Amino acid sequence: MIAPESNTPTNKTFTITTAIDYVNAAPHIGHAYEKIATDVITRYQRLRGREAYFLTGTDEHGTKVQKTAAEHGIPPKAYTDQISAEFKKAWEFLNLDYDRFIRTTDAEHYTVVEALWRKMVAKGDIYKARYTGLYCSGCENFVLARDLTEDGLCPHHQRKPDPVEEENYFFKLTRYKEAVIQLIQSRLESGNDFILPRYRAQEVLHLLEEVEDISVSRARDSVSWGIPVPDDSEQVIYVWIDALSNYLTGCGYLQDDKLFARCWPADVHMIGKDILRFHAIYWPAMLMSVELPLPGCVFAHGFINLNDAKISKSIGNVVSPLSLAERFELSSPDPIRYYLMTVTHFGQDGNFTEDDFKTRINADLANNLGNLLNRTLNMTMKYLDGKVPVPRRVQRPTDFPSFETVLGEIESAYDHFAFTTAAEKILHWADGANKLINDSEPWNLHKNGEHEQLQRVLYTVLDTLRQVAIMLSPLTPSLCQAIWEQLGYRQPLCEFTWDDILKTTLPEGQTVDLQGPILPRLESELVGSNKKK
RNA sequence: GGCAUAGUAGCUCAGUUGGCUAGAGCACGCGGUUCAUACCCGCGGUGUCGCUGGUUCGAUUCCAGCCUAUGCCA
Repeated sequence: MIAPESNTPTNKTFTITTAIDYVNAAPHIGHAYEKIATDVITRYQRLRGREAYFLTGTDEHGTKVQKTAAEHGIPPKAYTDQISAEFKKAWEFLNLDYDRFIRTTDAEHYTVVEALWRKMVAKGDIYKARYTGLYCSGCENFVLARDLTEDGLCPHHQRKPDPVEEENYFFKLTRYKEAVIQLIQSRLESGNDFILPRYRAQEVLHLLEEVEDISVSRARDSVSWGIPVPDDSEQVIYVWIDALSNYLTGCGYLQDDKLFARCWPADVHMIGKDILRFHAIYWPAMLMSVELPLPGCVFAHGFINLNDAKISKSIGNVVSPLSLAERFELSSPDPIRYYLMTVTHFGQDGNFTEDDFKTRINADLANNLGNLLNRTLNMTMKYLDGKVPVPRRVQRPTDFPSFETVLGEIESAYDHFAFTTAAEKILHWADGANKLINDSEPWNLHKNGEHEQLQRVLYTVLDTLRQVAIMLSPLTPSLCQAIWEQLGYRQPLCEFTWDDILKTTLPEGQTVDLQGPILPRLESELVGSNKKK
């Protein structure tokens, strides 16, 4: 995977956005996956001392919402209020530290969309044309005759599309085709990729060859739930302009000039691989049309499957973050965060299974890290009266990797959104402390009165835990805060920075605060039955 | 149908420009330890590297075709 080289001066706020979720369904772990990744990146940037702006939200217009609301017998806005609130609640549980939650039904978004529309019109990029086609109400889109089944049915919904003749407004996408190709290619050549992961750029360049102007409005008769086309009450603005422009509204465009100057352009648009086309082609073209700066990159991540099946309502395997937490009696979202971010190398598809979830969380977080903290603090209590000893480290074998080297690798992993690699290296570093304990046997040092060596060993392990808590905190903030408190800190972990990893040490004499396991092992009937045999 | 990505140990996944006896974690087996969340440490085996061909002194790594999964084109 190629790094999104920072293409903006570092005094600019680091801005990262997520896709805005369509409120047709409740949030599930697939939605959560992308948001957690964005949160991890945001937290990492802040830890590195950079100001960051994290934008997320919900997409609320369109036929499906209109219909679903009608089925519930309530107005669309009342319906989207409900679902949108569910998303917020889920994100709150997941500890997502976003700065703005935008809804496409926000009043200021209407202002922005109307203004963008008028700018495009003034630029000569919007024109009206008659469109005839076959419309599939399941797809909510026009389908081509050649794509239908032999019986003339939509292959996705097995239903007959309706012939529709409509006057719509079109956006002159073709006018920006060459510029977008140029953008993608020149960025590829310079190594400052616009599309990540890099291999996806090929896909987009291929799509661009056959690009046509896009329809950007719908007749009000067919879709009433949306933003009206300025000066034409018979037409409603269709999803592209409505949804994509949330990034501008969310960054304060036309409302908060200072915020906008600081936050725009976005450094990263985090999206799923399914909507890459819109972000990599339509979006830059629209920005070119309204003459606004282009974003740093678009990162298209893969999908999370559930027990090898894709998450879908029809399969019925939708799992919400909250229900998962309930099932495993989680007191914090960190196991979910950690597992989702390390289940696969970020960018590719991953597979979530409950068995694997339990195993990995127990192995990595409970056994390896949690138990390390617990055993170390216990010894500190018993042998050192609970006080952090003199900062003197144990001499490690020469073949033991230097921490500076390891730290550099971890930074690089975070910089490249390689969360799996980052976690692996951090946990491995913690593992080294477990090994040090086993090898040096502090209980024997204590028995034999080798006090100085005992202090060295325990200090080394305690300070390793301090380092690990900082390094792992973007992934598992609550868990790391718990470690931090047990190490005896009163000042919260979030007030420390990445630089503190090397520049500071655990204060001598600080009293540790042993409170028992930071994360109980996840148990279940399945695990129990395995144990029996 | 077209474009793209993936298919490596029982499971989840690494393998940066083709080259020493293909790796990690988990699971499993044996040994050690007792400070600790039945935890930690050490040792151990397994792979037709999706299939079939091709290029090459040599391919998991390159090329072609095919199969399967996924995304887009829809």
